[in-house]
Amino acid sequence: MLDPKFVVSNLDVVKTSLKKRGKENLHPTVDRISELDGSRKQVLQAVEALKNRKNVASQEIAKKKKNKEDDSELIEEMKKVSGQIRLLDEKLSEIQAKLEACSLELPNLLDSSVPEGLGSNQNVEIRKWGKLPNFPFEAKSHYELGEKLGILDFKKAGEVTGARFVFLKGMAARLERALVQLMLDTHTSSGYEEIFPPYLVNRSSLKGTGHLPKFEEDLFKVEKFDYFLIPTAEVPITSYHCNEAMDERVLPKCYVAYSACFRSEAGSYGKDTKGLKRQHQFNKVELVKFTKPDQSVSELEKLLADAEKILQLLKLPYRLVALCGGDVGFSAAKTYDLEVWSPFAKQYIEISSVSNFTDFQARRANIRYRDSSSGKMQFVHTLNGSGLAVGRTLMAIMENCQKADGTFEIPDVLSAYVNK
RNA sequence: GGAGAGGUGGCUGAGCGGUUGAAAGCGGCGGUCUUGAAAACCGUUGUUCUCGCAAGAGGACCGGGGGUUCGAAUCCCCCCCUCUCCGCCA
Repeated sequence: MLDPKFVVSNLDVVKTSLKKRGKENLHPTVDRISELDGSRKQVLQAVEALKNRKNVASQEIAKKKKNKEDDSELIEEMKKVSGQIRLLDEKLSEIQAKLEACSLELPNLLDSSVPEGLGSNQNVEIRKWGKLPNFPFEAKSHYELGEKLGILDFKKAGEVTGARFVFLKGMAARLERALVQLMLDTHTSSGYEEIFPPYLVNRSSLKGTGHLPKFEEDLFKVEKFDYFLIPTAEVPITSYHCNEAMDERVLPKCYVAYSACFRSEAGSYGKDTKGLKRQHQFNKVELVKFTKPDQSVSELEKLLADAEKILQLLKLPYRLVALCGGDVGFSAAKTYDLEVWSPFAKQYIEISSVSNFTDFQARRANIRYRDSSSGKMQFVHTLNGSGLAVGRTLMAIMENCQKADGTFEIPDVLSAYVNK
């Protein structure tokens, strides 16, 4: 959520940012917020004046009762005042509900460094790392390799559950586990605290991170309870500090969490239907940071470097892109994607998304700290990034390290884990 | 799932329906004392909204939401969470 005060006094700034996202259709919402805020203040002032009258009179009544004086006239007056207050309060909460609904519609303000552009084809490549493999044979897909080796079973998962699920078997299962271990070990030694979250969260947590109310159709909802399967560990980890005043001295606070992630992938039917790329359930190691506002820009770069480190350890070729305005997610102010090379698809595929959410999530989730220099409560900044998506990492290893005979090599750093 | 108890400021913990934003203690901050520190003593110590250039004035907030009342932290109802006992269970 944006600071409502900021929105009302910076309508143009907000609209310009929306335009950069290609969301001019939200311009009327901005105007509506300004309008609603105006009437909110009007009603508020009226009701506060009445409440003041009520408070003053209540004390008078108390005094009169004590002195056994006649207070019937005052009480009659107060009955009327109370009625008026009730009416105005109702009106006020109606306005506030509308105001909140509008505010929740607006995405975060984009950072000025975000490149112009509306589609992913306009994302800006910043750099490339690693050498693309040059096979003396036609590169196979990871799913063809995996199915032939008997370590990926999509067919059975389809029978047991449904489309976009998989059984990992033997070496694939072992590698998946080894990757999780490697990632957790690497990040914890870089100063991240390991944390393991619940896989089900309530509505309010998802609202805090910006996944609700707008993106409910992307989530798996549990029947009978108002709980959802987490689409990423970002949700429970960010919400871990909700409604808290964090100690300034612990900032920046960095967490690393392994979790399974669940996404309905609504709207992606027919896209990436094969293989590990787009599953309803996948494993991910997520990095989450809570920082002071003036730290978030530099912490974003560090977070990015921490995610890249895993790709480098695994010697997987990748590139770094800065998402353009139209491609940056709802809650983020700025996002980098790390894309790993797929020799079969002959293209780079997203394996990590690293974002600065500034105070957008913190305001929704109410995560603050007391700033010692100003003495004031301030919203923290939140950041997160995948470090990395495990399934896609496995996929990249199989494809980039494949051999002519349909097997693949295991990167050196992983051998130790696999052979434990 | 059954039966109880409870949710109050950074923490512990009081609080007859009427100057209670809330006692007290701890902690924090400032000061006195001290070579320095500790102890002791004194003072201070919530968030947020509205109006205002400011000084300041006012509103809201005692888990969340409703209700009763002229007036609710205090009474009633619903929900959430925590704890204890029983049952069940990996």
